[in-house]
Amino acid sequence: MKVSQKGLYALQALMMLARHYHQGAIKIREVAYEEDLPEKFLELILLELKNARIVESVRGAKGGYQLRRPPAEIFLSEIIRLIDGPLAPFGDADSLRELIDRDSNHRSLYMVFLQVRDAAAKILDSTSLADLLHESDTHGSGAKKRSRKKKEGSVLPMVVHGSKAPYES
Amino acid sequence: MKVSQKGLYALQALMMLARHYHQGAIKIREVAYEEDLPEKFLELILLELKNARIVESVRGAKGGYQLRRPPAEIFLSEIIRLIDGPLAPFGDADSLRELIDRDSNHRSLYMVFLQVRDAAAKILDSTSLADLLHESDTHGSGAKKRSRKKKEGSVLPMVVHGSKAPYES
DNA sequence: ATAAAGTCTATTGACTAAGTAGACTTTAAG
DNA sequence: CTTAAAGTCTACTTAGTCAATAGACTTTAT
Repeated sequence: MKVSQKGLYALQALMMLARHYHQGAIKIREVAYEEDLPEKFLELILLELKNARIVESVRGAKGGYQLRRPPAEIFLSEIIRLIDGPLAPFGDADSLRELIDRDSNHRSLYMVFLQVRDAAAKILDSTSLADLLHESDTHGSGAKKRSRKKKEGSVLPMVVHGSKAPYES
Repeated sequence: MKVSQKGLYALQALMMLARHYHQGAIKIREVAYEEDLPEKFLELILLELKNARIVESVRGAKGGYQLRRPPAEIFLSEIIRLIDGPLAPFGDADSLRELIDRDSNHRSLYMVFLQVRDAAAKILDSTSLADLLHESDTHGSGAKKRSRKKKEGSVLPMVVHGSKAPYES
């Protein structure tokens, strides 16, 4: 699974709209300015998000975009699937299950791919825009413990930064 | 993280060489035939694997390729990183850690990306070619339980097929 | 009416993916 | 020492994708 530049822009734009969730329609230009995104490109992205019913638009003067659902009900998996496709590292979950059933010589390889996709799905299906906001509007200095009520399902608070993964990249 | 067609070919070719680990150099043509891979393309892939010191070649008549290390010491993460780049869904682990430190507005988003990459790394760093072989040379009919000695670190035996992930893809 | 906004279609330039082609080098065997 | 069989290396191609940009069109508040 790869998140493209476009996918990142989409996530940033949605986080911005989530921050301003109470404030009615936000102009493309404001989103682009606040998140430093190319305006014309952002336009296409928001259109796509609109067609997917994640945001809605108000046309004409005083128009703009807003989320169609509360930030706590918009999950990263949904956005990433929309913009960048399946979460699986190869093909998609269905085709992998097909291959696991049919291609006996490479079954175990495809099973590993499916495991990887399931691990990604578990994280991305349980992280919402709201989860991201609650973590990140504390700007800069890393307070080690915040007494934030731990939301059910969010996996974010468990992150320990200095984890030192085995290899790199 | 995305595994390309080329990455899949590389993994298939290496699995084939792992299956024939005892038998000296195997010709490109034989690998291509047995795994049904495009011969000329496979040539380039094997060359790349050779430069990365994963396989070695024997030139001239009677030449071919063989693994440089036992199958149990070649991990999927190594191959995938070589052919398809970093495991992270965006950028690589280092750049993500940089962003987590520097970009306070999107910190939590990058932390999620890093979590996804860590989850993938955990699986792919602990699955070797040998693990794949032990699972898959049982051709066809799905024997539910095999009394295979469970190798330390391999995550494969824990896979339950009918797991029904939340969404698709 | 007009200006400010979103909508839609097309185009671009750079890059990558997935091969293919062909000349070159090395080696075993006769 | 010639030859055939193998790997090596460089170049090319063809199609597609990515990250935009351009510009005409439509809708709406004032």
